[in-house]
Amino acid sequence: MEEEEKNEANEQRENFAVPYYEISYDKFFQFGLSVDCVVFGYHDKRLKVLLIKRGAAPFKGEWALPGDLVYPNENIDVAANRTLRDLTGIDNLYMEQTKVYGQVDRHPAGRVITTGYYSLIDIAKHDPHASAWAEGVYWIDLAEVPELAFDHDSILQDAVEILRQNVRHKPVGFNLLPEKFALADLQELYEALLDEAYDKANFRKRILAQNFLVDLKEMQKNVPHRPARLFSFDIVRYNQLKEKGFSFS
Amino acid sequence: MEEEEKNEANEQRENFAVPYYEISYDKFFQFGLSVDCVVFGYHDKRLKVLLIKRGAAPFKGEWALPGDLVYPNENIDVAANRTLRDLTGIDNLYMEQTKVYGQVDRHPAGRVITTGYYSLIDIAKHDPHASAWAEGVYWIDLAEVPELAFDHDSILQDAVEILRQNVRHKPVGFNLLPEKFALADLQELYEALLDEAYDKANFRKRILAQNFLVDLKEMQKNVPHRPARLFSFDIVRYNQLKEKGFSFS
DNA sequence: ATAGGTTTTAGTATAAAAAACAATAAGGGT
DNA sequence: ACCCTTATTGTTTTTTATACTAAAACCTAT
Repeated sequence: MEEEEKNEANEQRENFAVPYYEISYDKFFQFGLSVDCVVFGYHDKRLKVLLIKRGAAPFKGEWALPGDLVYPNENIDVAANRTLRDLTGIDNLYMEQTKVYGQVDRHPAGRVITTGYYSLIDIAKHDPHASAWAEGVYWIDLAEVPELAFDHDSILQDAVEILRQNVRHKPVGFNLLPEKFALADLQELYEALLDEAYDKANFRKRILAQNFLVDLKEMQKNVPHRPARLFSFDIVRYNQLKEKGFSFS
Repeated sequence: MEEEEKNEANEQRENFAVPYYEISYDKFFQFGLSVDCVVFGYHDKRLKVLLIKRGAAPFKGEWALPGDLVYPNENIDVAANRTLRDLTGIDNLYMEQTKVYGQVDRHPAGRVITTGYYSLIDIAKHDPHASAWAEGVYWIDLAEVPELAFDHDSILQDAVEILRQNVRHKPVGFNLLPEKFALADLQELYEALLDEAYDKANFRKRILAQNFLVDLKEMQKNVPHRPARLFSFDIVRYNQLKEKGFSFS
């Protein structure tokens, strides 16, 4: 008796002419999936984050991270990329997953789990424009971020922590700084990110020792003091270090 | 005319007596969600990982990571915990998210996205037993892992990388080593994890300087050489360092 | 055209940390 | 009692990080 029941169950599992979820797993396919993007920018020695004012319910009119539902036939990183392309016009922006947020009650409209992404862009280079689901989109100083919709507060906070963690072990700046920059620019970025001050001469030595900068043999122009040498990133070495990691500070 | 249509759309979005997904977002709620766990163990100076032989289709009979579908009313980390409790009998095992895997075609039965978790346990302490969905469960030497079902190969690989990354910046060993251990044991663990050899005397100094070990004032017994001092982890300091991070190697 | 202000850049001296190595200690085994 | 093995402490050497000094290079104002 018991044996027969067991066999039946096994047979059912093996019978794959019909996908197994149609037999008994229907209820498991009711999740919604979204992506939420934390886009960091850097301007005027301040770290900024791209926020939208929601143009649709739920949380209409409130501040939130840009994000969108993933289509059933869409890869998740494609969805993240699409979300940011709609917002910034930039394709193939560098993005990295942060965490998954899967609390049952995190979305008022049903069971939606979301994946956080973070991204770094040069504010000067791109002017984001509101897209379908947003009333407006703004660069907000990280220190002045208001309360956000959903669980976006913690998504943002986690992203900030991960970014800060990364700064200490990987090169940073490629997407945040203009093509050509002086060492002082890079140092100011590091100081903004880590909220610490460094000795100028020693910062220079530490960074140059890592070898991910290319000396452009060019100088700043029209500065009221000795012009600084300009550098750009050696993208090969930069990505190497991103893999391998190092220790800064 | 156009204006009217727009208003209608807005009204519909605002009309929240009925959740908006019932109006138009049905198709977005068709995702399955699962968790997959990479459980590392340590025995005999080798790093091991817990694998199952699948007892149910798809991929029946093949090797895979232990994992399960998340219930619609279940928090995602609860699901990860449940999966491992079923397998190991241990509740509240330390677990950490690795990444989300959201490729459209990663699961043959439909759109299932999965979240990777990794976990560390002391093999000697627990004897895992096969649960409902597994024919068997085994500790496999990391160097001898066979090809895995689904995209579990990359889930495992990512977890290994994240673990190795973590070793360099956070204390490791609490869940992997027995209650009392000698410094040489900890060193062997580090060497197994990072596949590098360290000087004994200097390893000792580096680790003790971090202050996360408690000297138990006890010695090894019945070893055919000078007995080593036994230590345990100072869990408060250990967790502090896990937050703060440090730099090893 | 020259002196002063400002920041960059090279360099050097000092301190701290890491690595290499040597020596001694403490068990068991024979 | 002596040998073998590993633990532990200590010392030396090397490397790396930090603090500080001074010269260089541009602009501006006199």
